Amino acid sequence: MPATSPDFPARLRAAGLRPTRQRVALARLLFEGGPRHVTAEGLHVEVKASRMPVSLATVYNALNQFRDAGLLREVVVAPGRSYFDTNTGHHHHFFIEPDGELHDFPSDKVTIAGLPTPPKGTRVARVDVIVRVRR
Amino acid sequence: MPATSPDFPARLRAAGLRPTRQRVALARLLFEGGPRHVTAEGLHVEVKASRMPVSLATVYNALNQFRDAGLLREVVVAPGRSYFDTNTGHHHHFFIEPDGELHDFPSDKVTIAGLPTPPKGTRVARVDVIVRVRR
DNA sequence: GCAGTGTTTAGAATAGTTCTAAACTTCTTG
DNA sequence: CAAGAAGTTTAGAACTATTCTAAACACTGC
Repeated sequence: MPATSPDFPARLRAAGLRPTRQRVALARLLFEGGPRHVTAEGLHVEVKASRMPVSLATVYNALNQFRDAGLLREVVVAPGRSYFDTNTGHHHHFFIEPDGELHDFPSDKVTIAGLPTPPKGTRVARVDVIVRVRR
Repeated sequence: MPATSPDFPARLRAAGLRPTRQRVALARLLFEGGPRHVTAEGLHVEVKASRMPVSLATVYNALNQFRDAGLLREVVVAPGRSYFDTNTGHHHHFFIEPDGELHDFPSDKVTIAGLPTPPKGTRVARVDVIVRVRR
């Protein structure tokens, strides 16, 4: 039983987005089932194979809109490789360098102490921790 | 007085790179003076204006080689924006979101506790902390 | 159902980076 | 210090990831 309602049209509407068929199809792929990390290309391949194909431009648009609406979080791990993470809660990442795999880990056990105060006139938006590992 | 010798040909040779005029010119821009963060484009603009212009392809080649040789460290903060950092010691970054500015901060005061053990068969290569701040 | 506005689409455009192959340096050896 | 071998540079083409364009289409409110 998912923590959040599987009524995707309602969830999109709540986020201020019209529940078009394309967005609903993408939301289903993204949020049905466990948390995931996707790239635009990867999601496009998936949705192309589905009953409701969606153009690549729309996949990009939707991912950007979902991120802006707080439904997704963008994680940049390598140049020219942007992942979207359906887990928007506080957590950090393992990045497995050779294969480009990304794994979440919860941040509740992790404490970061001794961070300097941010530059004048700025406030902290987020702290990203990426643990890069190799085989 | 720089901590490391300003004899760039020697430093390049020590890193296993032929000290060509182009690489020496780039090394001078990068390592003479304080630590810096550059993008390929930015460094290309700089070196084009110098006495020893260098093509963009060579700037890319040199940055990649310098990074592979451990002379530079690559920092990925935003999709399609790769910075090279002349500071290769242990430290982390502030990223000022609106203007894309990057600032170092030393890691000696920072402690990260409670990191989970890495996935089986892997070892930690590096832990990156990026503190994203907004105005 | 019918506007009216927002969305989707294919394809072109753009940005950043890497590739190619010919010309040119640098290094080694005699 | 000349000659050859090997590594490097270059302009431009190619490539990858992403965004833009403008015409067709679909969701919403009346």
